[in-house]
Order: sequence, then structure tokens, then C-alpha cells
Amino acid sequence: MVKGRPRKFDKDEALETAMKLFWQHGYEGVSIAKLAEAMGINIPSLYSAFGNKEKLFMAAFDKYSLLGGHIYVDSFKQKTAREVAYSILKGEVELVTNPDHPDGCMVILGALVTSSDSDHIKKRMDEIRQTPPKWMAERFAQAIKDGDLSADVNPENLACYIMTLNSGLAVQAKSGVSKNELMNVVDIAMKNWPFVS
Amino acid sequence: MVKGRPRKFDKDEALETAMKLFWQHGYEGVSIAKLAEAMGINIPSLYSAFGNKEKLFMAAFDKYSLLGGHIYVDSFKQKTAREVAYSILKGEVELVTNPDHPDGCMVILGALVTSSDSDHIKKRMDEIRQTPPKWMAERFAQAIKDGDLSADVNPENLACYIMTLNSGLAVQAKSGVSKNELMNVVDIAMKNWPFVS
DNA sequence: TGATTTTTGTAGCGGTCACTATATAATTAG
DNA sequence: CTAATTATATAGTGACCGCTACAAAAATCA
Repeated sequence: MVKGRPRKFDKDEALETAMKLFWQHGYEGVSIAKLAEAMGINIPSLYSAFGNKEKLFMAAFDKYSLLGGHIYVDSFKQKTAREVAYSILKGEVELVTNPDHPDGCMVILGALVTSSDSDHIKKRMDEIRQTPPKWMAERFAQAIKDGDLSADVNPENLACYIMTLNSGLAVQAKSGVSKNELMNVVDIAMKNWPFVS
Repeated sequence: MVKGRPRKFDKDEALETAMKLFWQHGYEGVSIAKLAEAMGINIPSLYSAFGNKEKLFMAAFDKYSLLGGHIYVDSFKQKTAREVAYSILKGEVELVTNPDHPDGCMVILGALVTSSDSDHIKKRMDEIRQTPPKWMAERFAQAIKDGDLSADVNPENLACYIMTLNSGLAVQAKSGVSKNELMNVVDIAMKNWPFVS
């Protein structure tokens, strides 16, 4: 058994609460006091369990990644590049408009526009945001080998294009645009997939 | 002549400075103290000239609108819907990656993710963001009448699609993606304009 | 000149920020 | 039962937040 007084709260449950608050308001938009209150714990317990605000945010981000990462991993299993792209975009719309969570995407919007004080965490998020397009570029390169994507296409550029659409979908959802409208946007984007050889 | 002690600073120049700070850090990411320091004035002078933080932000926004609004107004003069869309997207890339200004778009990112305290200004910006797609929808409706856009296309959906790309371009620029890469994204988006009748 | 008007600079308001010192409560190990 | 360990709760820390009271300074108008 572990020594010492046992923790009164469920750490993972508290982290889920913190994640949703960071998701909705961003890193700087929610204070330690509000986090602790929503998590149902007092401030020293928060620091004891999670270290500090930045570490709590990164822990919440890890939890979020399980949701956001699945979109890509699952979509990559599709047979053609076109189906991969469509699956990613549909998955993104589902994620950023799901009424069970706040609107938008925590990775994209959680620390995008910040004060100078949070430059460090903004840059960390900027770097993390480079991972999905790298994955996509690899998948699209494979698609070229598989013959379901034209060899004229630059996989990195195509990945950046999909990432741009994803980012736009996150912004639009955060602005209040509905799931139906965003699904129409995805349909337009996919109307003529111009990359089949 | 106007009575009273004359103002020591150029109001429009100070507003330009404030605009750039809000552009870079968002509404909540820059404090009155930092604004006043950057503007080269003291805090009471700021309040005397601009009212309060929200009014200063909205005044800075009006100044920004002159830049951002021109993209649309100018682009609408293009002959076909395809040229209009291309011009808007190119103009957006130029704006959000211009090294003379901060990266990204103040209207899209200036008050998108905020604390509960700034709900009011977030909603104001959400509403303002609905104007460009309305303009675009009208222009695309005209294009259908002109015969350079397929009557199958829903102008509102197409406008929402372009707005989504614009928002994505703003996010990508804010994340550090280069102008060249974003121009490639625009080229991909325009590769096959699938809306000609 | 003297009254009026407006801006300026200093100084500070109550409130919140991230974070912590300290003491007490609750558990296990010996 | 005692010692050691860990979590809890209270109550704060200095720094910053948006904003303002107040008086001196600098202009115009009579």
C-alpha cells in the first residue's frame, strides 16, 4: 500500500474537468482558482497533484490527444488518399462540434494567441501542431506508391492543405457555425478531389 | 481653436500601435499598462483618449477592418467566381504573412478563445465575422446569374467554405507556416474549381 | 490677468493572478 | 503507540489586472 493520507478526489476525473476548461477558454483564459473550484479540490491539492499550471495544461493536452489523435490514426486505415482526407475532415467536424465537449480544437486553439508571458507554451503547441501534417504527408506518399494519388502531388503541400482546412473548421466551430454547415464545407472541399492520377 | 491643454501624442499613431499589439496577442493577451507603454503615453491619457480597454480594442479593430475589408471589396471586382475566390485567398495569405504586421488575422483570432470575463467581446467578434461570408454569398449568387458559377452551388455554403479556408490560413500563419507554403495551399484549393456549370 | 477647459503625471484603488508557507488530518510501517 | 509520509485546509505572498482620484500644467476665452 502507499503511505500517507489518501487522496480524496479522482485524479483522472479532475484532469478531465481541467481539460474541458482549457479546451473552452485556452491556457490563459482560465485561472488556477477556477480550475480548482471546478475540479472540486483546493489549490494546494491541485499543485500537489499536477505540479503547476503549465504541467496541468500539458497533462490535459495528453488526455485530449487521445481524442484528437484517433481521428488521424483511424483515418489512415482508409484505402485511398481521397477516403483518408474525407475521413479526417469528417472526424474533425465531429470533434469540433460534439455537444459533449466544448466547441473547437484544444491543440489548435488552446494556446495560439497569448500574452508574451506564455510565449513558451505557445511555441510548444506550435511544434506539436506540426505532427499531424507529417503523419498525413507520409500517408499521402504511400498513396502515391499505391497508385491512388497522382505522382504530381506534393504530399507535404497536400497535408498542409488538409491541416489548413482542419484549422479553419476548428475556428468556424468556435465561432458558432453549426455541424451541418461544416459538413457542407467538407462536401464542397471533397467535391472534386483533383489528385487521382 | 480648441480649448484646453493640447494632446502631446498622435492619436492615430497610438491607435496603430495598439492595433498591432491586439493583433499579435489578442484582446486579453495585452494589458493596459503594456499598451500605454508601447503607445508612449501614460494610462490616464489612454483612458481619456479611448474610453476603456474594450473601446480601444474596437477602435483598433475599425482600423484593422480597413486592411481586411479591402481584400473582399477588391476581390469582388474580379470577373468570375473562381477569380473572386482566388483573389480572396491570395489576399488573405498576403495579409496574414505580411512581415510589416503581426502574423494572422485580428478579426478571426483577436477574441476567439477567451476567459468568461470577455464573453461579451468574443460574441461581438463572432457576429462581425459573419459579415464577409454574407458578402461572398451575395457575390457568388450574382456569379450564378452571370453564368460563371454552376446553379447547383449553394452560395452560402461556398462562402462558408472560403471563410473556412481563410480562417485556416490565419491559424497556420499564426503557427509559423510560411507564405510560400500557404500559397501552395491556395493553389491546391483552387486546382480544380468544381463549380463551373 | 483671471476663469475655464483639457491633458498630463503620480499614485493608488479593490480585485485577481500563479503560487506557497504552515499547520493539521489521515494513512502506513515498524 | 510512535514515527514517517502524504493530503488537506486556511491563509496568505508579491505582482499584476483594469481603472480612477487628484492636482499640476498648458492651452483658449473673456
